[in-house]
Amino acid sequence: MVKNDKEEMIINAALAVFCKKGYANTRMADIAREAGVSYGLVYHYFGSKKVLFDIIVNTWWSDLYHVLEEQKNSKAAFPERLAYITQFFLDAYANKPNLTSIFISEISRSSVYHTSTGLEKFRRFFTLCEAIMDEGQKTGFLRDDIRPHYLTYIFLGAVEGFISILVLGREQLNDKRKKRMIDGITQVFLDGARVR
Amino acid sequence: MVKNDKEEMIINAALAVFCKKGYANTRMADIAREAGVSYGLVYHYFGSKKVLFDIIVNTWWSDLYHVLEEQKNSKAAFPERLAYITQFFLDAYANKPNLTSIFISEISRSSVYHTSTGLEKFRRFFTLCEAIMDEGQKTGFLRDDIRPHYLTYIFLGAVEGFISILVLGREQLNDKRKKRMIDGITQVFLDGARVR
Amino acid sequence: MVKNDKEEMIINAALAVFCKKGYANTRMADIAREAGVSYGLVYHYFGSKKVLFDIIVNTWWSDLYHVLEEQKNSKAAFPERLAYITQFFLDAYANKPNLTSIFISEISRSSVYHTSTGLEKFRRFFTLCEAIMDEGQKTGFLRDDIRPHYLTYIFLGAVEGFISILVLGREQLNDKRKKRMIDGITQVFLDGARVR
Amino acid sequence: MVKNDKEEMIINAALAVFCKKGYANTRMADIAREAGVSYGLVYHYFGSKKVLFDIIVNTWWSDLYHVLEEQKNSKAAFPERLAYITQFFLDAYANKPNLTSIFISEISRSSVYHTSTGLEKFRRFFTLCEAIMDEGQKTGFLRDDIRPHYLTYIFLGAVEGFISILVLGREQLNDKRKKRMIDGITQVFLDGARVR
DNA sequence: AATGAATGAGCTTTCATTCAT
DNA sequence: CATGAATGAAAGCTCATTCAT
Repeated sequence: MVKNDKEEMIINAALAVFCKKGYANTRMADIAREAGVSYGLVYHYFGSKKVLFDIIVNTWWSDLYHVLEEQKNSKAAFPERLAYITQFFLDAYANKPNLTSIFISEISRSSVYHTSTGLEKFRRFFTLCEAIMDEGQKTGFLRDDIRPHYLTYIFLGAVEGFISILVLGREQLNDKRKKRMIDGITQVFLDGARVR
Repeated sequence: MVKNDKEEMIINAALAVFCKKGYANTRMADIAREAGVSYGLVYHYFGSKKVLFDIIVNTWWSDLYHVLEEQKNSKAAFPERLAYITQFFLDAYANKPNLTSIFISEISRSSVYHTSTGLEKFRRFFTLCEAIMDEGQKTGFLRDDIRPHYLTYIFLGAVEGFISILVLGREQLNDKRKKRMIDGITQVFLDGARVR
Repeated sequence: MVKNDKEEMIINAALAVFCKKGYANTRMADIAREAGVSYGLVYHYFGSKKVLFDIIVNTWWSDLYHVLEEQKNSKAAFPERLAYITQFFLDAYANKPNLTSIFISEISRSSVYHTSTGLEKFRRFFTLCEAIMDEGQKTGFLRDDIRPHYLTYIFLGAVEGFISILVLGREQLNDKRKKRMIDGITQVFLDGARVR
Repeated sequence: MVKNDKEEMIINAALAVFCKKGYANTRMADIAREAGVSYGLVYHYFGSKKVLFDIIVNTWWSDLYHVLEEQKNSKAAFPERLAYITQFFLDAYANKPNLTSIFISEISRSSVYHTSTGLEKFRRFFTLCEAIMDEGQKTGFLRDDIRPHYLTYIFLGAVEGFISILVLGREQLNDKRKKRMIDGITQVFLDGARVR
């Protein structure tokens, strides 16, 4: 996992350019220029535009899986587990805004990305979340008149939709805002937006 | 607004191809072939790939604005208004699956699309929704410890996330399922997923 | 088989450039310039450099097969049949020097061309010749203390080697020289170079 | 002429790769990998791909010239001298199959575009052979109704064509087969394939 | 209105070669 | 001697767009 200087510079440059222009409009020359290296070096290390992009994409997925696996096996109370998943996305946005932006704009919705392997990544992601929702219902914490399937989509949709707005507005996050957002999302999901 | 035969065939072909391949991977030749016309004719009527795409995109936005304006001025009870917005997306998916799919995968998240004009469309969309949420808080229906801003993003994110799953799975909708989905989304948003 | 103007101009240009520079050193831009058409038109008609080359190659093979099949079924005396095969190559050189040159320098010996399909072309060619030699032995015309296999290679090698010299020297052929060459090759093959 | 270990390994690797892929499709990296050295070292010793190839080519030519000079000045009977030339090629194929294959597929015919120096090599080769044929005619051994020029091309063409088949089929040679081939070629060239 | 031949800028990719270590 | 990271010119190919018919 340790990369040499140039390799890392190229990855970071690629993150910036993919984020700014999107995959289709990114030129390998842009990445090379942004990284301050020659044209050929990008190919020397990464072989092709697709490979470079996939490496970036896989970084995202492996981070995400790591967090979800952790929460799946967590003994924490249910609301904390949801909060933790939400926090993952907000932290990702705070720490790796480019990567998060690429996820939002290039991975999560791209019809192009939805090859069989791409779909597989998603399935694994949804399945992990659904398992958590399922457990929430089985332990009597979540209402069971709505399919766990649907609950998952509502929750993940809300989180992802929320993040996408942050990305769109290039908004800055501090810890206070982050906390307020996490609370807002989990509270609305668990207790609703209606006044009691 | 009345189009002649060929013009409409091209629009429909474009919808199908953009939906299947995404904007960047769509060739003008694909659209012409799908429409059964020469590709000179596509240029004759639409001038460029971008114009053709924008026409499609504008169809989406104008449909959406129409519904939202209607609900903004509606005298209906608040939950019904949310349900109606949700229903718009589900109806769009049922009646114009290609267009909805293009919205999900090419418009709503595409960093490329987010030029100043593209952003403007979104702002108008969010602002309309936010006005509804704002009214919900002011009339004491919605809790006011969460910013209307956030409520909007959570609600729209949930709806859009939900639809994107339908698109991804190319799921069929009948009226019963549609109703269950609308109820699920609005109930979770309003009353939460937690057992009382 | 009827080609339009530009298509034929491109084929002829390709023949000239492949002949002059060889496949590997031919640039598609060279062909386009030689044909006096734009870059893209070569691709419009032929799709790729390889396809363009293969079309040319196939012209050669189909001409050759045509002649050999004819001679295989011929009732002519054996020497005439050999002379006819020899004549094919000399006529090819006289009428289509570029094509013949490409055969000599790019097809007949190219390790690159010898893929399974390329090899197949050769096998068919050799097999047809061998059948003629075989018949020559069976009818008592040719000595049978040398395998028909070997006779074929010696004969074809001599013919091909001879042609390759013509190509190398860009020599001009008139009917008189052509006849002398045909006689020389067939006489040496049949009666030997030794004084009796 | 004495080479160190690595130098020789590189030459052998180059022989193998040029033989397998042809000059144009050979990558310096392929040669380095095959030799088990870095590709900087290939440049350290040989300077360029062209130089490396030329060294290999020159090995071939100098071996060949050596044999031909020997036979030119030989006092042996004419048939033995032809047999010896034929044997040179068959021995070369048996002992250095890669080098022979490179001659057949990369040197002997691609010289069409190969510079004046490449053509020069051939001229010298043909001239040497022609001198032998010329002497054969002058001493009354060979018929003189065919130009020595033509006789040379027929003989060399037959030999080279024969070898090229061996290369194509990657055929194994033992001493018995070798002798049968030499006899076949020289006998047909001298006495013809026709039954007397 | 309708066609599709024709264009060429622009892209990804390759690979011989250089050079700092 | 030996390495392999680094370079960039040059090639094949794509495809939106134009335009004569």
